[in-house]
Amino acid sequence: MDDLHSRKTLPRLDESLLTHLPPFSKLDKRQIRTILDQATSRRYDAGIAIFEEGHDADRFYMLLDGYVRVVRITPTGEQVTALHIPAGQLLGIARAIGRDTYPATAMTATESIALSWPTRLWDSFVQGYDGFATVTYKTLGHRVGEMNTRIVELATQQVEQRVANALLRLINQTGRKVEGGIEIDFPITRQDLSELTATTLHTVSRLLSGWEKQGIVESKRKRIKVCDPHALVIISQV
Amino acid sequence: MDDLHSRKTLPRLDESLLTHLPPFSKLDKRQIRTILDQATSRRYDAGIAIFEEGHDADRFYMLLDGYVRVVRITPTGEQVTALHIPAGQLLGIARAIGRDTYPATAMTATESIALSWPTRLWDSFVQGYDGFATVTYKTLGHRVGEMNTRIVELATQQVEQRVANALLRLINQTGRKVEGGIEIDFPITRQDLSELTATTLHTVSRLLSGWEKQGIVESKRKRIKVCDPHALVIISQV
DNA sequence: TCGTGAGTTTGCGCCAGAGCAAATTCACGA
DNA sequence: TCGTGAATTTGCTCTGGCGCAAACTCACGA
Repeated sequence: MDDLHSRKTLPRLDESLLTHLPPFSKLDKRQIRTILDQATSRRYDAGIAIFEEGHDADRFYMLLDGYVRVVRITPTGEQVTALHIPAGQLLGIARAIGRDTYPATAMTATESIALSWPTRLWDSFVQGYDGFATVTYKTLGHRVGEMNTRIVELATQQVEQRVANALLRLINQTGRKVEGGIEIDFPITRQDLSELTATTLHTVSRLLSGWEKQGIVESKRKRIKVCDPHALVIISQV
Repeated sequence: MDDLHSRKTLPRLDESLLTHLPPFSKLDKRQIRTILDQATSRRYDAGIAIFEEGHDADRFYMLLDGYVRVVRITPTGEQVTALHIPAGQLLGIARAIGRDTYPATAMTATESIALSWPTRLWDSFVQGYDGFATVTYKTLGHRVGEMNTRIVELATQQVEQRVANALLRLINQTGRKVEGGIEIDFPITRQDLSELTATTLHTVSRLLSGWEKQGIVESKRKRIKVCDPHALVIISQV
């Protein structure tokens, strides 16, 4: 078992880990091999910070499994979730936008597994591997788009619409079809959802209760199943 | 006089236009010359869209003079200002983040002048000119940071704090020292400020009135002078 | 099996700030 | 110089959703 502070290079990472992931999918076997040999693999428990805001951006990551929230912590200690990152995406790529510290903290939402590389290799990845730059800048573009959307939502929408939107986004990103609906396939508390929508856990709880009575969602502890996504779409647009 | 739709290449753009601007400052005279010869120069009246959200990102821009707001327009027609861009910065660099349409609309806040180039030249700029990529990605990083900050502000601060912050940011970016304080050196309405802080013009007006009574600001139509920045800092932190 | 604490639900009161309405002031062009 | 419309100010009302408090419920470990 890994303990929290161990970080070990596994004897031999399987090449199939990367071959189907967009930033690497164009590369040949030898290149993948080199990349894997330089990588460090680590498992993270749920609720652990992979890296923290303000720290030296000394590594960049590829999330292989799990789910990560990118959060900022205000001077008064409140957490605000800026975005969610699913498995298969790059993470901590501060270097791509010319920063040498991480602009936010990355917390695991579930147990997760990530590869990482020292940031000094970044330039060689960008220059040496065909398609790598293109794909990472597309990722970046996608995230900028998401942040933009979040700003507009916060600026113009009511709490009810924001929560509905957040749920829709979550089931799109990580929904798992189960009987009777689509479930968010990692544990998520009312608190988490409130940090994602800039409201309080009380208000989220009230909204979910209301929706449950209308048959739109079903929820247990840390589990939310959306039964009627269309109804949420209606709500989210008012 | 240019009319709104003319876009003319001036006979000879002066090289000093670019030599002191970061993305170009490392280049030699010949390179600058080439870049200028490929550029189109245009003047924009205040309140004009330089490019619009969703349109083909067919050109990228360098703002030489003036001031631009990057805004998004919601389905219901409200405008939300995502960020402000001062003279000397690149604009419309969707291509840098792998997008082929503009993710937002750029509106002039004052009369402005910008150079622009066809997007198909982007890659050659990035690859051909030393330091260009680094600087533009730094710009991008800066903007991502600003957006992050804005998300946190919207999520956690009261209206009064947001307006105070917005004013502070504006005088930092474009403040002009005048007797008795620092003035924002372009015309800005209460409405503009409300779109920047996600509130209503009425609330902004009330806040400014209050601050004026306390001697913190002075304001005429479309003009705001901050007399006591420190007081605003206090307010912004509550 | 039974605590125990984390997560959730619900009620109640309150207030920041939006919405609406109207008066007022200023800048600019004729 | 005056008229006109845009920008601003201000008063009043109303409400979404926050803060506080308390009860409840489940999952897990001893």
